[in-house]
Amino acid sequence: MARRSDHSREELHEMALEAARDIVESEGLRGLSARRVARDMGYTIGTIYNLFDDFDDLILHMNGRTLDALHGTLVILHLDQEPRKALGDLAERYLQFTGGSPKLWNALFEHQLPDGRERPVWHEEKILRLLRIVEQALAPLFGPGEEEARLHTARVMWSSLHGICSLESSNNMAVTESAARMVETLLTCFMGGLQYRLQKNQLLNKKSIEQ
Amino acid sequence: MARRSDHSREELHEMALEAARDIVESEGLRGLSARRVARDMGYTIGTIYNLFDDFDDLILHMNGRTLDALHGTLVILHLDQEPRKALGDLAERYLQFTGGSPKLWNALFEHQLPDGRERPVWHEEKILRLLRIVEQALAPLFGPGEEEARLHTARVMWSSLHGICSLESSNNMAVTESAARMVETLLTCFMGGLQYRLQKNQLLNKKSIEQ
DNA sequence: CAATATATTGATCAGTGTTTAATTTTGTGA
DNA sequence: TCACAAAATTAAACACTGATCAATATATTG
Repeated sequence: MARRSDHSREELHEMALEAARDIVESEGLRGLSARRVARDMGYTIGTIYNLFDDFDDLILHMNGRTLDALHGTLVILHLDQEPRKALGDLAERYLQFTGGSPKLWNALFEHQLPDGRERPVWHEEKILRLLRIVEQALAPLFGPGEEEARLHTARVMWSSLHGICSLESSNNMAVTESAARMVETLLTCFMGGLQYRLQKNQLLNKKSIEQ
Repeated sequence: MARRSDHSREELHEMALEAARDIVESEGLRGLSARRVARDMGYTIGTIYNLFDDFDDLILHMNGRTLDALHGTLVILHLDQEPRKALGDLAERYLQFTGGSPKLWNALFEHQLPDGRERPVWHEEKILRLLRIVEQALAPLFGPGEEEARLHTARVMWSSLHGICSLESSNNMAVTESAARMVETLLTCFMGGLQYRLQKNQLLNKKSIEQ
C-alpha cells in the first residue's frame, strides 16, 4: 500500500483539478469534497493532501484554472478599437463564459477563505491580469500620467459587470432579466457619462494650462 | 427528555435566528452549523429541525433578516430629491451597512441553494422590496408608461452597486480600493450617461409626435 | 381524567476535513 | 548489487457535519 508509479506528481495535480472541475461543473461547489475528488481519480484522500495544503488550497487552484480559462477567451480579442465597442466585445465574451459554465464561475465567489487567511499572490495576479484587459479596452480614453484613473475606471467597470452576472447567475435578482440587456445598458450609460466627464476634465486642464 | 415550556415556538424561532446571526457575524458562514445554533440556544439539534425544514431553510431565514435590516436602513431615507443625490444617499447607507457587518452581508451571496431548489417567494419579495427603493430614487427620471425601463435601470444600478461591494468585501478585487470612491464614480458616470440618454429619447419622442 | 397531539431528546447514519502511523515503492550512493 | 533514505500511498482514527427516527415526556383537548 504505497507508491504507485502510475502517474507523476504533475499528472496527479492535473487529474485532481480536472476531477474537481467536472464535479463543480455539474453539481456546484456543494457537490465537491476531497474524498470525492480522490475517488474519481482512483486514489485515496491521503494523496489529495499530499498534493494540496488543504481543501481550500484545492479549490483555490481549481478557481485559478477558471480564471485562466476566462482570461484565455478574453485575451484573444482585438481591443484596439473605440472603447465602447471594445468593452462591448469584452462583455459579450464574459457573458458567454459565465453563462456557459455558471456553476464553475459561481464557485469563484461562493468560496470564501477563512478569517485570517488571505488569497495567495498567484491567485490575485490572475485577477489583476483580467483587470488589465479591461484597462486595455479603456486605454484610448486616458493619456499618459492617468494610469491611476484608468485602473480605477477599469475596476468600477469590472465590478459592475461582475455584479450583474453574479445576481443573474445566482438568481438573486428575483424575476430574472436578460443579463445581456442589463450589461448593454450599463455600458451605454456608464461610457456616455465617462466620456463626458473626461472631456470636461480635459477642457479644464487645457484652460488651466492656458491660464 | 421532552417538551419544555421554557419558550414558545416563536421565541425559539427568534432565538435560533439570533444565535445564527451572532455566529455568522463573528465567524462567517463557515462557522455556522445547526448543532452550534442549537447549543448556543440551549437545545439539541432536533429542535432546530422542528423549527426549520433543513439547514438551508435556517440560512434562508437568517439571510431574510439581513435583507430586512438593510431595508430598514434604506427605507427611512428621503428619496424625493434629484436622483443623483438620492442614489448617493442610498449608496452611502448601503456601503455603511455592508461595511458594518460584512460577514452577514457576504452570507447573502455565499449561500447557494442546491440544484433544483428555488428561492422561496417570501425571500424573493424581500429582494424586490429593496429594488423598489432604488426605483423610487430613479422615479423623477421616468414618466408614466416607462415603468419597465425604470425597473430595468434600477436593476442595473443595484447589480452594479452589489458588484462593487461584493468584490470589495470578499477581497476578490486584488489591491483593495475604497468601495466608496468606486461607487461615486459609478453613480456619476452612469447617471450622466443615463440622463443624456433619456433626454435624447424624449426629444425623439417629441419629434415623432410632432411629425 | 383519558386520549391525543406536540416538543424534545439521544442515538444513529453516512458523510465531511484533517492527521498520523504504517507500509510500500522509488531513487541514490557506496 | 545492496543498503539506506526519501517519497508516496494507504487505512484508520478523530471530531465534526446534516439529517432521521424511535422513544419519551409534557401540554392540550375532549
